[in-house]
Amino acid sequence: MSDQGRRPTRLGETGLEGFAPYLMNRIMGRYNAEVRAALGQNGLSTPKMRALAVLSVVPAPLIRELAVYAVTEQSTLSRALDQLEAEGLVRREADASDSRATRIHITAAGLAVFEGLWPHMIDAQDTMFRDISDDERQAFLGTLQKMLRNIRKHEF
Amino acid sequence: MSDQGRRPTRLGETGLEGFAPYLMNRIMGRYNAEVRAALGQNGLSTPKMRALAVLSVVPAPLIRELAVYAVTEQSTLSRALDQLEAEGLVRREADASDSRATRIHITAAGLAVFEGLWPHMIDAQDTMFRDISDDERQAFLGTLQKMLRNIRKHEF
DNA sequence: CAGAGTTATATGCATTTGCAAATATCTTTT
DNA sequence: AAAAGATATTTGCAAATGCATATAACTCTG
Repeated sequence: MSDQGRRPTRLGETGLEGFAPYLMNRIMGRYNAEVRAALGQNGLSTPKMRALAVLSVVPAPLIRELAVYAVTEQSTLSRALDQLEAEGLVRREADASDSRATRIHITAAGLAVFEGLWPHMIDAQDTMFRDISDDERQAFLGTLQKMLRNIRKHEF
Repeated sequence: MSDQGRRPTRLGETGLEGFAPYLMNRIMGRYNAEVRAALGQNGLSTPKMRALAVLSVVPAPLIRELAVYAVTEQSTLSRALDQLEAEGLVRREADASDSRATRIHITAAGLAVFEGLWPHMIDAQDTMFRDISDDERQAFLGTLQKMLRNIRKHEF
């Protein structure tokens, strides 16, 4: 049993630091800022970086899929892709069976840019987890995965 | 020991779902969207809501402090406060000992608005944690608190 | 198979954002 | 105690954002 019969907590009772979404926003705020600092040089923005990151792992998604994976509004992503394409980092390619749809392919150059970025993301992550044991970290990750399943509205 | 001697993971090895910052961004994306949906009515924006949330718990912070707590750029916050003040939800008050500084006070009306919002935040949180045990949830929160200490650049 | 509804992407436009600079006030140094 | 440097906040402005809509193509229903 979890919450049964408990009255809703007031924010004041636990304080900000007892409210998980607050902590997560706060932590991600710093993580994203950290990564963004590494982006500036390459002329990348957060949406562009996120698109590249997903594309380095997910092959040829539709734009709407990419938008979900990359946690980016579709219209924002559309424009980010314009730029990435102009820079030769991705390629738009018409879907074979649905001519409304476009699949996005990352280019070798795009992959190279992402690989230059990845170490910064790892660093930022390692900073977050500094002095947290592998076991605790693993458990944390497990909970995150359950949470994603809970909130997810798509099959991916 | 944690990572000693392990070579840096490539994103492809674990996939997106093995990378904690990705999961956290994805989850918070949904949580924030959920909350934002509840805001629309009241003419609130995310920064305005965050300011109110913090102010409901932290008494009379400086603007720069509020910006950190609320995970909002200072210039964005400055303008959010303009609006909140115009709507009578907060009050700017000159700091007693430093006349550059301004302290923000939430008004009764501001508090009332926040209390109307809070249930939605609780709901969104409960959705995230659906079917996660109290113990696991507690452990998760503990890890988040450690992480905040790791990445924090201020004393709060 | 025509028409109604749906889905994929792009775009127009008003608003919001964030950076950098401006302003005002401290604080430290010499 | 004046100058140089820091700090708190606001604001100008170009760029990014998100909503609603446009366009095009698909799917289903009768």
